[in-house]
Amino acid sequence: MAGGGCSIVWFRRDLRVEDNPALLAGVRAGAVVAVFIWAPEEEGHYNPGRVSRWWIKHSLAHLESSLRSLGTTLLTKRSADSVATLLEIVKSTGATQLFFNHLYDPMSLVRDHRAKEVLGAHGVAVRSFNSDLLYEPWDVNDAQGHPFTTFTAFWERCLSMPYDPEAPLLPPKRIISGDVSRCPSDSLMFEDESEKGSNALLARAWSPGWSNADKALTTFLNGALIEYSTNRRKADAATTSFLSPHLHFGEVSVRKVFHLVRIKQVLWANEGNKAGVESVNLFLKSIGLREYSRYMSFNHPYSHERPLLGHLKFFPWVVDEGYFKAWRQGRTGYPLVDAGMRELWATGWLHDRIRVVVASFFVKVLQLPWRWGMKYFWDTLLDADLESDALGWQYISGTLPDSRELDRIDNPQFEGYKFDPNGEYVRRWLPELARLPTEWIHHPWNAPESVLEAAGIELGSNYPLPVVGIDAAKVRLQQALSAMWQQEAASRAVMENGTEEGLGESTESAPFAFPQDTLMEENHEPVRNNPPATIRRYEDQMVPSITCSLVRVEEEETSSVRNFAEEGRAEVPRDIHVNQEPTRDPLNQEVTQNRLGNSTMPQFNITIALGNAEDSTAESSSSGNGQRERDGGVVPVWSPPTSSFSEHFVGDENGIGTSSSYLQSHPQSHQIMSWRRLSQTG
DNA sequence: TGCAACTTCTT
DNA sequence: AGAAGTTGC
Repeated sequence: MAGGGCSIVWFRRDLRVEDNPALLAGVRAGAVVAVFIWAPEEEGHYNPGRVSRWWIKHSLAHLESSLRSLGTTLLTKRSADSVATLLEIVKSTGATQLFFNHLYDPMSLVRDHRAKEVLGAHGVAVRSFNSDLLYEPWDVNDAQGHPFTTFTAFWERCLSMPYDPEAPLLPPKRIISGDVSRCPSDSLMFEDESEKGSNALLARAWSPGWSNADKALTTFLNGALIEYSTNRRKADAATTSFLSPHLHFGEVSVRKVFHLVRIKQVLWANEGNKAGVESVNLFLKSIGLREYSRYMSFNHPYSHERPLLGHLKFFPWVVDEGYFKAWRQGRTGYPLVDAGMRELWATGWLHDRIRVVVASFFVKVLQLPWRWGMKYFWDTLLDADLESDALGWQYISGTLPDSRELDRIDNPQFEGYKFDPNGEYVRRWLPELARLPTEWIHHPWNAPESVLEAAGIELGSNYPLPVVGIDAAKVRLQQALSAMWQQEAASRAVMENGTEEGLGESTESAPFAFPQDTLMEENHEPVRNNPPATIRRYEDQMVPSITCSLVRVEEEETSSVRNFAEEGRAEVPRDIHVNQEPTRDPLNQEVTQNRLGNSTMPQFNITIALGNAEDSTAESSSSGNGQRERDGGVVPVWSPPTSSFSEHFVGDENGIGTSSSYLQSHPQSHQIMSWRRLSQTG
């Protein structure tokens, strides 16, 4: 009623009408212009991959029809600059207010902050809301008011907050449409011709859209949830929630999930169903990991690009695109790893356990830079989620205070018998091994010649020998770690002399570095919280303060990325698409192979019949139990900025109290980048 | 019940 | 690796 102009409701990753505070605020204020802006270039490296775009396309169509039935439409815009586009919409519709829901990835933090500044300067009232989390990151702190640095402590705090998460909001009954007659929609392209064939198969297994998300939730609540704790360890088990892509795009609100799950928990607790209660706790923990990924992203906005534990930047990653390709194609010679990678390639999906297996193999055995793996997950996963992926890869890579042990290698052979004891999973995805007896299915290289022959397997020919032996990997890992500590100590010595800024020199000594690391850091100079004295609507999003212009960041970023590539330095390979079928590019194999890796890469025989991606997808989706999934939202991974990173190495007392024995044996490494003074933590 | 061998899990 | 829980005698 204030002002009379209509409001813009800016949809992003909250593609639902239920429990959507921004939408409801718009409806309360009067006429609404609902907007979706497609600006993938804003995301830099992390613009959505093929399967993600497929999902968005269908989810938007779904949202649009819901909005129509409520009385309005969805305005869609193609843009290279969301904020500029918002401003245009303001001008052509006469809107006086803008509402949106919070996001926590670094790009969004910067962009949304700018939106508030720019539109505010044009007299638009901007308000933003929490619709993605149980609790806002800045509301969850330890007794001293500092952010937590371990998941367990964080999650315990969340579960014992003095107030419950907000109850879910009902959808509006009716929406009065703003006047968009002078503001035409752009038609958005989410797939090109070459992608349509592969995309068509996704529809057999998945139904994007908020009401389908709702159905998936109900199905899970009434079905698999109760056995979640007992079934979750099988690679094949279709006992996960299948909610993660829905949650990623905000088709269902995590608060609704939380409340409904807790109702079940109370019910089962009253019945004395111990397993049911335990299942709920485990499932909620996976929701908690999703929360934590946003928490980390907010507190450490660079965690998708750099390790949170400083010493890891000295780890000598093996920069070998041949290894990388073998991993992507599922041709490492380790059946469990290969089966997982081929499933990912074919379906955009992977059980949580298998994600951990393939990621751990990537980091510990191949010792490839974790950001490559993360980028590949980003490009190929249907539920690709930057915050979760960053948290997961950092966890696997040992770069968080509560990570897995850095120096322990998980043996895919043993994990194979653990997660796939009968070899069914391997046989489904590796047809060339289908006739191998279970006894050898997870370590064919040990099988007697006669057995291999009977199974029609010729190692090194139609199935590869291990690309790296586990023992060799262990040795190489130890060497890498000593090298890392040496470098770290050297860098520390230099810094203590105060002769150099830590950052410039450390980047130099890291064999794998991303150009935008330095740029982002220098340009954003984020400060953790707004001054507490500032009067701020309670629901407003806090952002790391951004002091430099985003435009400059973008320019420098892209140009420097280009230079980097031209120099042939290591960076995340771009343009990885799922629909490049593995057998198609052996021709390129030698070409793209990195100079370092030639001698160690076994020759792959190109004649192997993999069955193409489309066939395997079709097979899996039609075969009843072919669907597998990961739980609700849960690929773990990383975080946002608090201060300039060059500060993070000063001071010796800011060690993180830690539960990691690995860190305890290297106390000098306890500083976490960007957690300055954490007196005590778990 | 006592105790050791065995397993499962670690964000 | 180490803790915590489970099984088996």
